[in-house]
Amino acid sequence: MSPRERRAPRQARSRATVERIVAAGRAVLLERGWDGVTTNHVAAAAGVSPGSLYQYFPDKEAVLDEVVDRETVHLEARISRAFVDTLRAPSRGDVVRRNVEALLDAFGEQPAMTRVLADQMPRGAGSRRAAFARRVDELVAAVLAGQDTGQRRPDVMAWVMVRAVEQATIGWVLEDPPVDRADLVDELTLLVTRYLERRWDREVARSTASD
Amino acid sequence: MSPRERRAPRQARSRATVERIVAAGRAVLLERGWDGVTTNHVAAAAGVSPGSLYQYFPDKEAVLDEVVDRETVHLEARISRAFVDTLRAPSRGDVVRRNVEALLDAFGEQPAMTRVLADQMPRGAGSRRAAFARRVDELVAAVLAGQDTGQRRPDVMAWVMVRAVEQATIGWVLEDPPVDRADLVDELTLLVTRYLERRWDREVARSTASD
DNA sequence: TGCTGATGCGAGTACTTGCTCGCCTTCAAC
DNA sequence: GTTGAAGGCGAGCAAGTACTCGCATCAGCA
Repeated sequence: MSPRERRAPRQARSRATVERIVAAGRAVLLERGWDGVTTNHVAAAAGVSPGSLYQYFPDKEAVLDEVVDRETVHLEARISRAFVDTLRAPSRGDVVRRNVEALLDAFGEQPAMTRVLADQMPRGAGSRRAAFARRVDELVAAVLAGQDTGQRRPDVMAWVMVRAVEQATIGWVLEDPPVDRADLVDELTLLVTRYLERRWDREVARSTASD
Repeated sequence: MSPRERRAPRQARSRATVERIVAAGRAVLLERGWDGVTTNHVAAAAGVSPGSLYQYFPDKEAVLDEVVDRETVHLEARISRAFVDTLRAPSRGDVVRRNVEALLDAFGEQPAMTRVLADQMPRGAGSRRAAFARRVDELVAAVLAGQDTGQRRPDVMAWVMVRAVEQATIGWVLEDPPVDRADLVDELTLLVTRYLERRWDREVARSTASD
């Protein structure tokens, strides 16, 4: 509460120090997991003394926040780029399939980071995680809103789909389950495309009439 | 590694002590979260000294394991009971819907425990979590295997569905998102029933032919 | 060159953690 | 009632934690 702010790095030397601390934070995070991160370890890995670390970060959490923020910015950019690209592509046919593949690539290339972000990072932590999820929800909802979804609410559909697909892709990367990648892509594509179909069928009729 | 085993409680008195420790472990877990659990806290909450705790549990993890085991046994019984019940019910029409509702009930009644189990408990921890997921997968896969799924593999379908539905239901309980319960039930029912439809359509054709 | 604030250091503090160990109390079998 | 084992206690240890503070060093400028 009191002295939250720390000295901002002015000289090139100290800017480099900050970078080394963040990089070391990332490395320690991947190596030892969220709970294994220690300010002393980060400082040592950065080749810096604990005191120097606290010159630029008010506490341990601030270091982790910086690391996570950089990572999620990166990840979100990548995901939304893939999303927009497939929408713009000439053949609209397998938009879903290509997005599923893009997600699997994004998570699969850095399983360790995926594990930290999806598994170890506390949900409460500044709600950085919730904020990320919300941004993805909005991205998908915006696209759905531009299309004819009949009676169904685009935001609800987006929320459901994002959670379903996210969990399946992340789970596949982290659990290495008895499902090979091609099958997973097929099934998730099926799951989503059928879910998105617009038809007035038994299920919808019953649902709007129930209770 | 060396003295893993501890004294087994022989007298009624010590059996009661063990019970109090486990109950206190559960309470502390709900109150302070996974990382907030401390052997000293558990002992204090049980009205017992730390030394007594270590008479019956080799380490802190053993206490938490016992608490989690009891909880997952309970939860799994409840889920599979609901599952089997809906299958046996006269009207097979909304089996999916009623299972979704049962899941929402199960998780929703104890949000604190749901948070601990789904969110805070490390995935690595004795892979108790993975074991639980595997049992649920098998339950669902067994039912699907008894039905005609065409070309599609029941185990893969089960894996995908379990993750999708589980994450959506748990997420709804923990995130309290801008989706009301009735809508979520509708949409998840739609998601699953459509996914389960047996038809030979474009998606399947493309998927089996791809790569 | 000499000065001054920015930078860096790392031993040290204050605290928490999991867990032990010597000692005392209670119980049950004879 | 005696006795030996089961049960229980709780101060305290060893290890580790986040973080500080007094002091040394350095970069850039006059």
